[in-house]
Amino acid sequence: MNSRTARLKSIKRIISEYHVTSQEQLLAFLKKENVSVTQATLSRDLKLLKVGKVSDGNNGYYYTLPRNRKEMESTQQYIHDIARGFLCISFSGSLCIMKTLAGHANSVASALDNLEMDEVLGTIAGDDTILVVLKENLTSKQFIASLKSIIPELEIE
Amino acid sequence: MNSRTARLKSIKRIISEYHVTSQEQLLAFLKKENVSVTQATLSRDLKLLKVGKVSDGNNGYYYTLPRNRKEMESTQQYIHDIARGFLCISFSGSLCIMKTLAGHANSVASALDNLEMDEVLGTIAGDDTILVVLKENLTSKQFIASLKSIIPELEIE
DNA sequence: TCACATTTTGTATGTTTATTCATGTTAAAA
DNA sequence: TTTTAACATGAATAAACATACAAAATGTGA
Repeated sequence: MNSRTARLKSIKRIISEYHVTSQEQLLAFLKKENVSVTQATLSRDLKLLKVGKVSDGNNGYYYTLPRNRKEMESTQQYIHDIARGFLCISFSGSLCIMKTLAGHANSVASALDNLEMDEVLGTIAGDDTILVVLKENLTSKQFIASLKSIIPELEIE
Repeated sequence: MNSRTARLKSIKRIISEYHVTSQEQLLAFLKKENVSVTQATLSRDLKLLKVGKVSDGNNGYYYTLPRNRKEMESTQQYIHDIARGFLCISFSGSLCIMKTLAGHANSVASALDNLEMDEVLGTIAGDDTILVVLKENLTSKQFIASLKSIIPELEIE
């Protein structure tokens, strides 16, 4: 194992074990384990590991590892499938109709299912049309906002 | 509604709707809605809203709202309950024994249940002792690391 | 209304994180 | 082996974000 790989491993462990709040602090932890790098490298490492920084619910922030890679990658895949097939969307109460490219309804609907959005109760797909049943009282605006936040490249309206 | 409250609302909406990657970008979004503030204020607003910054799974980072406040606060409560009662921990295979202050076993165990850690299959509490059944193949080290990452103030070993 | 406290904000500046650029290192190709 | 390309790193620096402090805005009790 080369030094970079070892360092990345250490970083993961340290981040999962402590509430690390800055790269400087992480640097200190690594130093204690005789790993010596500069802040610049840590910045690159954290990006590589896709480490995020979230609130401790109190007044500070700490680094977090992303949900595991598999899960992440498949999410990306679903998003891609939806963006690929999606054409337009319309609503009637809690029912939502999505039109897709011919033959894409199934892939889009199944991707939508797999995303397990709270807002979606279920889907039925034809060939180029999907019926999405939404949670009661959810407005079309809210659902569109959620979709957009997950799939920024979606062009709605 | 005063201007600050309105602004916070706008920020939440914008962040949930777009992949905002910097305060400068957020500033631009707000400007389009005729909300005029400085970066300094946004920094404070984001901290107030406990907004985090996470990987887009690709190569960038964007702001995210925290899980809803209720959930967050109750999590903090559980953590507090555990830290309050916890004394020490020991292991035998996938079984873990936690000793707590007299009478605290129940509150600690129920808090532990409520945290819904993947690692924990179930708990049984007496008066000052809890039996925690862990997922198979989980090492005591791993479990302790998880606990510490959730409850940094815990002093183990 | 005034006087006073509290909150919110901008400016200036400090701190933290990301990037550029030069250099070293490793791995593959010839 | 030498050459070349890709990658990894540190130093310096730029960009992004946070904060101290003063001023402005807002609230509160008389």
